[in-house]
Amino acid sequence: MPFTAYDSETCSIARTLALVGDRWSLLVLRDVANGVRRFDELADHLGVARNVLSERLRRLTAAGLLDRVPYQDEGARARHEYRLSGPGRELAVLLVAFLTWGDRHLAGPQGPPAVIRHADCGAPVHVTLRCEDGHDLGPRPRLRLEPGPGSRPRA
Amino acid sequence: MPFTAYDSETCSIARTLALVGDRWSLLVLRDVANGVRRFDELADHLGVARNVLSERLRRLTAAGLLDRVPYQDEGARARHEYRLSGPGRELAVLLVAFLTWGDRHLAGPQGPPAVIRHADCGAPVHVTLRCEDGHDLGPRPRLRLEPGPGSRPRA
DNA sequence: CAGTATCCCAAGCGATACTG
DNA sequence: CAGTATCGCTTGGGATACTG
Repeated sequence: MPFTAYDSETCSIARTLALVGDRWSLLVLRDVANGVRRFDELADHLGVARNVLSERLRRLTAAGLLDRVPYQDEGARARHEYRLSGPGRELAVLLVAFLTWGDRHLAGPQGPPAVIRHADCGAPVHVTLRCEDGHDLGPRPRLRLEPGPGSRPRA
Repeated sequence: MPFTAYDSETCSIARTLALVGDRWSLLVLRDVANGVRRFDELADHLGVARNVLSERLRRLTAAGLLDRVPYQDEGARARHEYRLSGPGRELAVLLVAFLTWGDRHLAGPQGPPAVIRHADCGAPVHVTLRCEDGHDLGPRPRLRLEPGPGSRPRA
């Protein structure tokens, strides 16, 4: 019998999904990670309604994924732009996982429209699973979910 | 200037998100990966409305993430259960990425309710980014998005 | 430029009842 | 047990107009 004694409140997958699992948040993060940092740029590039973008930026900032930092162009008023915080940058692996899977299974005949590279050396980047015993798990890993420290009985 | 000449139609992140980026799909896949394979089990464990579950199972099956396989308990009618297909299993890395991030940033004081282990050796599993030059990129990688083969100009 | 405010629509979801 | 059918609500989202 599988371990199912976790609920949708505490499961980390569910929680993360609740935070960034809507239609726009991850795309906002993708763009910010990619250097698109200002409100109008984001609105234009994503094609998202402005009120929605506004709400997302607020939520992601409140959740600590984005930092709202002031900047000043010469002669212009001070404004803000958005940057990934530390935790936000840690979501990169998630974005790469999405990208990789989509590249393999949903790309058009020409191949994917974008590739991701290591900024330091320029080589393409891959996401891999590896266990603490040093095994590489490959693309179709054999996994087991087990009770963790915060496990609690289900009603 | 960042590379922004990809659109929300072809971006693999956006496409994957369009497929599994709703409130339930990834949780369904999590449960199926974890051995919860039958309709009522899924409905009970997830707490999702039955019509919604029905629609999700159909979509995920149609998309080739789940296989609908017949089984037969002794003395009972033949029925179906759901299993991860090959492409579905490849989503594991995505689930682990969600889990890992949530464990680090959203878990309660007691720690996460579940941990994921290598089924073969029992060791905890981690997701890592690594480039083709062999560099380990760590949790906060420096990445660059660049045009890929299927890149096309934006309107 | 960087948002906020309003309005409206559509999709998504939950609850429930029903069927083979 | 494994779904389908129907209903009504709620939320998310798009369009647009407005403000500092």
